[in-house]
Amino acid sequence: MAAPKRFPDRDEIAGVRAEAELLENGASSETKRRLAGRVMARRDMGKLVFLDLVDRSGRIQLLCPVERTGELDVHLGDIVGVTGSPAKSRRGEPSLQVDSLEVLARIHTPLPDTFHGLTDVEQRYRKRYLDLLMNEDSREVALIRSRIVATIRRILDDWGFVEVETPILQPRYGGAFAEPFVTHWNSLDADYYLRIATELYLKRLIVGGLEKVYEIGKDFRNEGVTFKHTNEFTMLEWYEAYADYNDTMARIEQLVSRTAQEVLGTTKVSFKGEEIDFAAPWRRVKFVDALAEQGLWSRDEQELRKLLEARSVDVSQDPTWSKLIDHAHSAFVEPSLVQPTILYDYPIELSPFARTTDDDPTIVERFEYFAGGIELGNAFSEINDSEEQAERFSLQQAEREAGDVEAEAGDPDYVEALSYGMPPTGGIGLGIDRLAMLFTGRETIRDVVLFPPLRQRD
RNA sequence: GGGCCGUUAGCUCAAUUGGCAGAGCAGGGGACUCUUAAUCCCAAGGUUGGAGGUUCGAUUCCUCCACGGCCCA
Repeated sequence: MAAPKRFPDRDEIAGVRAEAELLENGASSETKRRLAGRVMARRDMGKLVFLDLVDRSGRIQLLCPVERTGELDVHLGDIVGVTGSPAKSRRGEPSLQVDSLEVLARIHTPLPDTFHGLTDVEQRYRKRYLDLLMNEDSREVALIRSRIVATIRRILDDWGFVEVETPILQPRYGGAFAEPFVTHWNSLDADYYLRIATELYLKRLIVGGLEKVYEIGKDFRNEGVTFKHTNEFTMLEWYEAYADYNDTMARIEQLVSRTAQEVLGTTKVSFKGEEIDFAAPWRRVKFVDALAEQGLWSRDEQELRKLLEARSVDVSQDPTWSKLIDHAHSAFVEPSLVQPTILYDYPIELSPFARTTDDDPTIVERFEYFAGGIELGNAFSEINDSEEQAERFSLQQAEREAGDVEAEAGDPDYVEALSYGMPPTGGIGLGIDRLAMLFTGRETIRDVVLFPPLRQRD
């Protein structure tokens, strides 16, 4: 006989377990409950069979007297639906006293070791379904990540932002320093790029009068995988008309601390053995001061190169001053920023979309923010003058010609959009995967991505 | 891309100096009405990641390859 195609009127295990907790040892209640889930343990006593049933909400023991349920043709890993009454075993284990049990789906390949679980890192990533099944921690990480995204959406919606979707396949890429994945659109016979950022399309929407927009979606960067990088990752970007980077700093502090409070019930998290408190306000340090503290601030390329070499940094891959200062920052400043920290006011060369500060034309109104030694995101007072933007693109072109393949490629269509006038605007990006790492205490980004990139096995 | 480490049964792990490849769990068969890593009995389970080399003999030593991890770029 074919297995049932549905199991309606299902209760959650966690709720039934709570009901059973209230009973005396050996007692059972009159109410009928229906549970469904996977059988994760079987202890067979002959005329009485104990099963452990697991659903997304939790685990409960099933008491199955064979005289009532009939012979149990149930294997470890089968998916079953049961009807019965909340009960407590003589030893006090919250249980469901089962009246009837039906197998909803059979397991055909045995589960991994139910005691040791699945610990092999490669297997956990390749067969994430087994990891989720066997390791409660992995399930928890997936659920926290989902709640993070849902909470961020709710807060931004409350603030009056509009969620939008912009192209992933783009004829031209931009909005970040990165190399793109290239693909081909057959019917146009044209190469297209997978986006490296949503920035330039979102700001076109600010030109168009949408005022406050955000997008949560995947960006793609054609680079190696590290503990904090993966080739496709989830980014939040928002743009707010009539705001500058100070307004944006205040908002991001609120967004992250409120999200932590709502998802985790606290603003404090534990990461790499450190307690990190996301409660606002965060420490704020000028970018230049942070480098100067490390003795690594110089405007002279050769001098900076020597300073780095003196610390045995390999600078052979850094053809420009911009790459050197970025290297100095990521090697010596970033890892030291454990508590949430805003670095602000960046050199103009690193920031092709940020407006200059009022008192120094070589410094721009940009900030990045960090926690746990990891950059979480990047923000500017956005350039809204088309001519200024065009100049910045040519500055980036010079960086390209000096050998920096990741320098911004320029986008005349975007410059044209700005020429119609864009309100002053504050914009920001937030790496969702990295935030999920910090909130879950996972030290590698692959642990918060359900299906991380892996080479194919033959 | 470079360096180091790893890969043994479905899973978690052993295997002495190079000398018959093993255990627990899972899976198969059986016993048992309060177990919860249940217990007990029986049978089964392997191209030791792949290919080559050294050797009388290789899981073990060497080379190359694949995949993964950590660090560096």
